[in-house]
Amino acid sequence: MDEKGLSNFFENYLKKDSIFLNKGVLQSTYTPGEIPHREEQIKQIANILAPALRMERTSNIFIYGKTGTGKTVCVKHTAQKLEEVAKQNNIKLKIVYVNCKLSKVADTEYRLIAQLVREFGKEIPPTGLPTGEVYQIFYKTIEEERQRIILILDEIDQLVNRASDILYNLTRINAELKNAQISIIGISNNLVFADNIDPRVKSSLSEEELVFPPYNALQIQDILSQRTKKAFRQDALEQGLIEKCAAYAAKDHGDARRALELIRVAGELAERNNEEKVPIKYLDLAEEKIEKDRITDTIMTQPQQFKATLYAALALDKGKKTILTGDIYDTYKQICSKTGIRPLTQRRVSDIIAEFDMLGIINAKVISKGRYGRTREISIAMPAQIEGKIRETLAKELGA
DNA sequence: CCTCCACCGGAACGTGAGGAGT
DNA sequence: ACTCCTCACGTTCCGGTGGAGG
Repeated sequence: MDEKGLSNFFENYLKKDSIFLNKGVLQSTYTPGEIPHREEQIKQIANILAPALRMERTSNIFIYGKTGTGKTVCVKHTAQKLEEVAKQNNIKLKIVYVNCKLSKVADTEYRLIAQLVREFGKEIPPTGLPTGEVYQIFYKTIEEERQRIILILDEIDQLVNRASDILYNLTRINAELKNAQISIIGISNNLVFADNIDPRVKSSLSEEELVFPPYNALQIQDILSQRTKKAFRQDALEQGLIEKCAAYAAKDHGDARRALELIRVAGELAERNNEEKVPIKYLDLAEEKIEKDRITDTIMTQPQQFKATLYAALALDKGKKTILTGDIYDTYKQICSKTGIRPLTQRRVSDIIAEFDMLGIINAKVISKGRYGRTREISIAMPAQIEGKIRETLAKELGA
């Protein structure tokens, strides 16, 4: 493109009507005014929380459901309304929302409590203090302010190490407080999580329990049409796109977040290709792109040792039928000596393999081969074209 | 039915980088 | 200067194990 062509391109870009009116409506950070098909859950949450307005203690709530079933959005929405009413009536009520998954922010006991204290405007160093002292500061702060607090802990299953201890301490706090009071709303994606926590913690945390079921296709359709009305220009979607997208998402565990992402990315692709409308067939492209971006992104942000391990697995995937932990470790060691990376022990590499499994980059299954031992059987869980690309990139980066 | 492989996976501990308080 | 803290990342040590082959 020559210089004139380039300015023309930008001129045209500016003049062109966007397919989108407001893309933000499709992003997961957006909180819609109305939440379809969750009236029942919202009512329940509201019922449980309402006593806070009379300065009574509210029950702790434990909420679980899979990703994209509207847990966070419902809780935030209800809490927000409650806080507004409290404010209008001069009731001291504070809602604190913490996402425990945010690494380096709230994923350990120390950091979680430190984050809470920060919500009250006090500074806590990122490390250095004993955890007990941070608790003390926290107690003192809320005691002084005579606060009622509703603490929303999103994705509590992501707390590393013993989540039990942290939750135990938090649920026990009330016994130590005279003027303040805390209620906890715990949100978890992981249904198994509930079984793994200390039964004492479990019982006090889930004084009330709520389950968010997955949305079905029709419900996702409603959500999509509600949001797309605001997000897209009128008639920007090809007939049947919403239905198709909803069907996709419903098949895939009723995840509304995924449905919204799918339709957003499809829109972006259509816009980039100067389409008038978003064609249905772009949903497939969008799905591909999302998956590809996810994989590339997670891999490229891994530390070097992880990359080396993955590269070993990818190298073996060419031609071999089954890959075992031992195979990977051998190849890994070869790669290390070739590239000058300090080799880790097999124990560690085994953990790294397990982590890639959790990230969905590879599949690892523990199998027994009888006489010939017990090991993990590993397969690569990514589309072939991407796999080739990744292998090249890793080879270049590692110098192998 | 027993054995024994090739790992699995829990636990304790070490190191070194962040930092606090005295 | 010194002791004490958290936390990421690893190592060392070791008991545990499903099932093919004897």
